[in-house]
Amino acid sequence: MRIRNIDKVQLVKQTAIALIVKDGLEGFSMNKLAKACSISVATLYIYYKDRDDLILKIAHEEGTVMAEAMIKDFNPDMPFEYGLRRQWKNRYQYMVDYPLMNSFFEQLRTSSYQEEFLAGFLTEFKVTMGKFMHNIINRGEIEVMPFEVYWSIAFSPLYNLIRFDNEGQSMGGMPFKMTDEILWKTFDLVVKALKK
Amino acid sequence: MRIRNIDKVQLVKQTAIALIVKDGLEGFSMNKLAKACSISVATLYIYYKDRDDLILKIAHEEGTVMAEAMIKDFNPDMPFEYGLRRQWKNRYQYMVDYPLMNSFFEQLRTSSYQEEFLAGFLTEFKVTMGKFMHNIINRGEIEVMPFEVYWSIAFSPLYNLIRFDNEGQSMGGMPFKMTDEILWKTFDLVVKALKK
DNA sequence: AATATAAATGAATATTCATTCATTTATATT
DNA sequence: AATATAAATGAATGAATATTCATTTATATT
Repeated sequence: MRIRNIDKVQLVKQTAIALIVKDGLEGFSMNKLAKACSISVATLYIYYKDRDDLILKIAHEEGTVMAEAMIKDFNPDMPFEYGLRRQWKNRYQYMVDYPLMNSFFEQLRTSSYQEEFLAGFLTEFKVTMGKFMHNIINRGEIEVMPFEVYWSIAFSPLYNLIRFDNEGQSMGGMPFKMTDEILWKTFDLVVKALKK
Repeated sequence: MRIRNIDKVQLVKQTAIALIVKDGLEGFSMNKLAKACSISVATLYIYYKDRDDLILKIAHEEGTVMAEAMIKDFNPDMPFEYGLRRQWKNRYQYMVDYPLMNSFFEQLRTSSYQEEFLAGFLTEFKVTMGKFMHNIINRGEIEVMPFEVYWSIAFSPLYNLIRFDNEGQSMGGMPFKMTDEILWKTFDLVVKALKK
């Protein structure tokens, strides 16, 4: 029997991500994707059941890659500053390695796929994050606070810088470019906010 | 001559916002909008040149309302903590008064309209924000830092809490609900991060 | 009351959309 | 080499899309 062309499958996946990042989910269609890959649209329906399946399978696969990258060399028993620094390093590295994925995930997060997307691969990841926060609260390294407040202080500045960097321009005049120095300067401010 | 029905124009605007928030830009169409308003789709083309015009005009109008709400009782010569507190209060109040708009703007920000949307009404607003930051740096109230870092620390935690609140659920088990206490507790942490 | 004019409409258009299907093609197994 | 089988395709489907247009309707002005 004929064997499935793995390169073609990969091409479909990468092209889908690129198109969704460029035009948004609203500008994305199966016919456009097939044309961009120079294959028949019917082939897409061999790989995926339908449009939703395509988007969610890709999101799930890439989400798993991301979640694993996030917790590399991290464990929830680490001391506060050390552990948080490790997570920042991982997120930053992921942004450098997969520059499209932050926009891609943001597209999904602000779409009707939101629920299925978040419910999927994030569960285990969230458990690890929650464990870490409880440990550092129990050890008295940071104040008691709701998880949402912790997350908003500990990570949203980082995600915001990554977004500014992706957009290449920002509030000020010159285009913003992320650097190691800026990253770790921001990290120090975040630690200052959270540390008792 | 016949006069334009202002109520109908308002109905179109509010319904468009509600539909976009509910289904996303990808699920939004002119025919659906007309049906939801119980008017002819051709009427939409009397009010707006085309679909893009409709979306961008609504975004621009509502963006102006938001930008004004943000700088109410604020001026860039205020002391750091006092001025930032005022901005937080304004943003929180806006979220309470217009609960749909944060999701609406996020839809636009993550779409192909991003550029035209950001370029529009934000210019004056950004100038005021930049002035405030420069003042508090010049007075030595906060460290020297790029505008993007300042913004990421000063506001992204707030926006994140608002988003968690909108989504009604979050990383933890129970649905997250924003309260005054949580808001100002988070604010204190942000001030701690920025204050010299 | 008659008129002029823009608002509002219903029905149509061409285009794009997701999806299907009969057919052809490549290859692993016999 | 022949066969079986899934991969891959081109062309088609009907539904939904944005937009247009000839016509009707309401009202401000005469």
